[in-house]
Amino acid sequence: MSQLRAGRRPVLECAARRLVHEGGLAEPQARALVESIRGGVRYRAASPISPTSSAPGLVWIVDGWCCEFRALFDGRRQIFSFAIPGDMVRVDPAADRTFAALTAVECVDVAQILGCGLEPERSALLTPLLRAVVADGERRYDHLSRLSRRAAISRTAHLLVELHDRLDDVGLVTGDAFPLPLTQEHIADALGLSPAQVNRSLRSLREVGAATLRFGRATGFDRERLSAFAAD
Amino acid sequence: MSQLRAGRRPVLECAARRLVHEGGLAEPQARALVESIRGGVRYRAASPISPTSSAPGLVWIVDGWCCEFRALFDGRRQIFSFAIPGDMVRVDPAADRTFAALTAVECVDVAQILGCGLEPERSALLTPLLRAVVADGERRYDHLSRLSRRAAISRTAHLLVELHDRLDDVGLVTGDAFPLPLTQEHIADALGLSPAQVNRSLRSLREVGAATLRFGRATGFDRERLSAFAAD
DNA sequence: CGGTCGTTTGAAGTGGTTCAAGCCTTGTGG
DNA sequence: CCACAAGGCTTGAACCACTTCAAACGACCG
Repeated sequence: MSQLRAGRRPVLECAARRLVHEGGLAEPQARALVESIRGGVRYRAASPISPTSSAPGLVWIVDGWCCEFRALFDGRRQIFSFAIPGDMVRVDPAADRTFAALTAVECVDVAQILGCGLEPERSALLTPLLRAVVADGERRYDHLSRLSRRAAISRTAHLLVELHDRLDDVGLVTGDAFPLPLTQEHIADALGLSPAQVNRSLRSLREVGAATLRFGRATGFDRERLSAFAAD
Repeated sequence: MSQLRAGRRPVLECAARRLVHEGGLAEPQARALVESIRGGVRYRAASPISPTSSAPGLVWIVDGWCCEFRALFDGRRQIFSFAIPGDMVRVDPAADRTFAALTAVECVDVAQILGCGLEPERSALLTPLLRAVVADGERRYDHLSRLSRRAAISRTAHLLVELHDRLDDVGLVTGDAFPLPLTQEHIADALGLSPAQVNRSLRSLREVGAATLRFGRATGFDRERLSAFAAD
């Protein structure tokens, strides 16, 4: 509880930062908009995220992390993407994919906000929305080339760099550290590796001082060094 | 030359079929529309496809096959998708991706057709266009789960089933056979496998009578049997 | 303070890669 | 019409990265 409250302040800045950077909104207005949509739908960790209707919808994740995955034949799953605080994602209940909360998640239905009609807020939302959808599509290509014909350590480093950069965009990187509430199994499911191999890759990266993942945080993050591993 | 002329008839039906099935156009009108856009841009095999402007554009492939890929560090490449006759694809020159012709290709800029303004044709194009873009996005997810944590033979079978079904949609499947102008290296680059392993997978599939790839055609195609391999 | 979940590590097995050689098919020029 | 070259297909043998399984450890939560 107190943890939730303590996390509130910077979290607000996450969603608001999108509006400022990509929507062209002034900071106080962005804050106000985000304040006004407070009290969106809440999900607890590990529960599936579904839109209000059965039609495809757009969800703005005000706080928390999600992952988008498909359950496979043998009980395994393929994680397609991770969503971080401030992200907007397309949720399609008809598709053979699921969004699930990795942490406690607070989100709102974008269609509802747009329907409310206040004009400056509408247009401030549309640009980030469009960018989010496009960037999301682009990341799918990156993820594809990440999975294919790359060594385990290269995949791991590449994913870490992507997450770092995205978190940096919304102000969640402080110095050489950032939150990373993923288990090694999540990373394994995203990268198509066994958890054991993810562990070994992370150990290698830790030993050369590229990054350390522990307790849901990345520390000692050396972007340049990681990029070198990712490039190979 | 005579080969091109001989291939003209069924090829026209490919593009027109899209308009009939997805655009709700009557057959003669669909034929007329496709006739009217004849003489689009032509590319020879192995040349890159680029839109007329430097902005992202939509290209309608009237005839021929393409692949969308990214060149990798070591000279290898990752193929993201194959485009078949009648497909509409988004081409973005700014993105780190290339469309290349696999065969001789004839295509038109969709924006130009839409700009011409004839209303019944406009709306007949818009629905297939929208569907193509959505379906294309969906296939990226399939491709992702195809690459990850699957045996070589499963990936191969899965790709063959996808191509079969798409070709069937545009009437290019005749009985248990269809054209497949891909080298084993193309398949390898798409599936993240070595050409040798693709060859072994294809041999296995051939030996059990699931499909035979030879001379740019698939024959003896047993969709059910292949799906069984793909599912695993 | 015990149970649960995540991490860490070793050892054995395996599926795929790599490399290299031979073959087949197709296209080209004499 | 044949000969040759080029590109793609096929296959074997050695190697290696990753998987699988199992066991121990550590952190967190009631």
